[in-house]
Amino acid sequence: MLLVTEQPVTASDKTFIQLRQDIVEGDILSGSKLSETELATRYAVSRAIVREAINRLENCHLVERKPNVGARVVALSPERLVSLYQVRESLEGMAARLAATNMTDDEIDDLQALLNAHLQTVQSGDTYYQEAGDVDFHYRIILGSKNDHLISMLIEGIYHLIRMYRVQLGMAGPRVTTAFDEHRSIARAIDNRDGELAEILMRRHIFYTRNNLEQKLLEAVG
Amino acid sequence: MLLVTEQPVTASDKTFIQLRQDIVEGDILSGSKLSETELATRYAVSRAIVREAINRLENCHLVERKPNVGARVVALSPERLVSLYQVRESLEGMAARLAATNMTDDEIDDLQALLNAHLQTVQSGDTYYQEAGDVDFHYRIILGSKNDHLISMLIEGIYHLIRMYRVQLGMAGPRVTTAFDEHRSIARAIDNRDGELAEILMRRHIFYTRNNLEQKLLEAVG
DNA sequence: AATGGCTATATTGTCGACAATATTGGGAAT
DNA sequence: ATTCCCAATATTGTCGACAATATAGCCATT
Repeated sequence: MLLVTEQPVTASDKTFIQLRQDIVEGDILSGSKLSETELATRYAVSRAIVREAINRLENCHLVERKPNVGARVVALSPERLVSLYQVRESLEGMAARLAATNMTDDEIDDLQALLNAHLQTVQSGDTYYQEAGDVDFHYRIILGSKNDHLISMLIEGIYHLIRMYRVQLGMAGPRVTTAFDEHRSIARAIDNRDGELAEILMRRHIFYTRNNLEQKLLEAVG
Repeated sequence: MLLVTEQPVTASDKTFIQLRQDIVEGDILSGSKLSETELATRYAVSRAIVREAINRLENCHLVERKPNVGARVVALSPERLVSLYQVRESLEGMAARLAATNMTDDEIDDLQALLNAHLQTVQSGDTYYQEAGDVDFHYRIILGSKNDHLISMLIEGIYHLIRMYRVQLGMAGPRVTTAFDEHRSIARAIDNRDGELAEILMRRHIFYTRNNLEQKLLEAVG
């Protein structure tokens, strides 16, 4: 169940993906400065490569760059979380609606099978499930929309920033099983080809997730 | 009433903006290949600058790049138009809803004043009005949403691709005055702080615009 | 002691050259 | 005549060096 969609070919690709992972997973702290020379030595590539990677990360909203000054990893804040999740709610809600129309029967079967696999993982108590699993569920529905611009804006645009909030704030406790049930409901609506319901359920699901993360963020920062 | 929001500071900025304009306005044909060396001589900068500009254009969805092969200007097609406008409808509908809540009274007054100015232009028969005017109306509502991620995705993301369709397909005839009336209705809903209605009207407005462009595109290409 | 300006330093922006990869064209074999 | 392979060419990818800009620290002045 691996995501093999992005295959790095150039050195810039590899550095971009590596740097992105280091930021998302907190190896490079949120809010810290990104020195081009430092990263160049760290990843053993030239500064040009690092610059290109940073430019790409800017489009993912993972870093902010100021001309002649440099780039910083974005800071995680409640305001930004709300702003991000408002957009996410709108776009993924739309994706769910479109997926109910545009996914093939086979793709829907695969989606159900995926959820069955997730159920196993949830029951086994492996909390790490949420990390790749939830993402993968949303990932498939996004692709199922079959709308190229929507897919691009979500996957290449804000996907990893969303991951960054989840990974750094953690996602455990009762929310895991609740979220799983919500996924079930969404999949059922899609299976019934009920786009309207799928959109409503997806929006609601994302809204709940936002509240959960917002609370964790307020606890963490104060 | 000029948009002075983006101030180029580096050579890369200037080249990016210039190249973007040349693509949007059709000086560089849709679908054509972008040679780095050719553009470097054309704009009298180094290849590194051109590369950075092309990378940025990729995020605007104005060019598509293949590793080790090169970049091409995107092709305009009915399918892509539909895909783009589905996303636009969702995002700008949301922007209108948020603007009804988040714009200040002064900003709303300015918006009304802008429409009055547009009315003058429409009545004087200057069809070029639609170009900057319509854009500016939408631009203000997007900013009025006060949602940073939404603003970024629309203005830096798909704004210029939308412009490209409009500029290259032209926008004249009865649609101009109809669109103006629709703008009036949206502004009125925002003035009444009726976000729900503003969203519905904005979505409808964008849907009509899409149909208009789609028809022109089918006429043009066959 | 505080502030303002200047110099030294570090960092980013830009460039031209070289390396690696794709494309094109011609020649040979079937 | 067609197809396959190989060499020649052109284009993109990568690098290190230099230029321009911002930052930090020190000294002089008040």
